[in-house]
Amino acid sequence: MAPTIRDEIKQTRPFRSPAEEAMTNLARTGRLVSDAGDLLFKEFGLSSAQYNVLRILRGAGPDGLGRNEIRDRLITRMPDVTRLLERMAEAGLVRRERDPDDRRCVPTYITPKGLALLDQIDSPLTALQQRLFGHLSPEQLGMLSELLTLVRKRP
Amino acid sequence: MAPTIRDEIKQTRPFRSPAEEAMTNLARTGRLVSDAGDLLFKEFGLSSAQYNVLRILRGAGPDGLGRNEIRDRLITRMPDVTRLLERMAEAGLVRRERDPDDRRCVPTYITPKGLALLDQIDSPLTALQQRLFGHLSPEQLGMLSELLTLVRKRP
DNA sequence: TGACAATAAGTGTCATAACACTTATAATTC
DNA sequence: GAATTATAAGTGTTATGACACTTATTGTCA
Repeated sequence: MAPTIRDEIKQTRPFRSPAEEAMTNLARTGRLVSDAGDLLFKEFGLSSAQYNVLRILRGAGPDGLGRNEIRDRLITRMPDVTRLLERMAEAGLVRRERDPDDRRCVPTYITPKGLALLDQIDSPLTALQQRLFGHLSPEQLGMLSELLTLVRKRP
Repeated sequence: MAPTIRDEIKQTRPFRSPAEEAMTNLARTGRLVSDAGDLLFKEFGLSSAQYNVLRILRGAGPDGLGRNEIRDRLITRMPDVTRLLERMAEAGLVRRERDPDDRRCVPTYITPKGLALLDQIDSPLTALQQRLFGHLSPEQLGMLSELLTLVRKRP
């Protein structure tokens, strides 16, 4: 095995490829930012998954959305949306009712309380975004968003 | 409340600031990439936190590292490192022993088995990085890494 | 039309992450 | 040198996420 030479290379050149460096940076920065978000959402009694559900449902409008649709739109893969929605329904943030026409479906709707909570989060979230990204210029932020979008648009 | 006009603006202009756009993109892309990593590590019986611990310990060399040191170097904030290390010790990937000179300390070392596992993961991880980032040029990846690093270097 | 496939949602179970709290040991200071 | 503070690690409990499996309802087609 004797990996001494390889290890020396690793120490002076910590990344073996631009892709490795990008992946590591993305993991680190992504966690930093999402941890900050988690802390903020927690002040309002939400997990970040719950916050995203609220945003998704607000965007969906009065028709609501089914469980699988919500799951697919969530940022993170999340197998247990049913109970997530149940907890949110208990908290009064969403409402679920079985569709009488297609009794398989149980669309979920955001409630006025859920909308109000989103409104309440709005301003501190903007402040957090300024705190996290305010030292970058709009051009830099635009470039960052472009590159991140490009990463997701893999052929 | 009547947020109709504001909502219309939101629909046509989904992001209210470059910072909001960057944060959302970072969250989405970060999750995409770390989910892919999670799936890979799971094939080897590891969580991504465990993989990072192994990397940290390999980098630390023969002196090992204490629990708090490991916790601070981890990508994600992680309050429960003790039991994480316990599980890894049970799996034979690390070894812990209380320092006789300072009996508060229980430095943790990577074992040959842990090193071998890291080696085994190496090649599929490189392949994954190519799959995730191969469609970007080295210049684009370099720029992405720079910007992500800059985000973390907030004053 | 009756069997079978497809779709939507839900459940049981387990391991783990989160959080607050506690113990053990060493260093400091009066 | 006794009391106090600091440091390192560990523990108890709870809620949640992960995974595989199941149920309920509708659509399809032989």
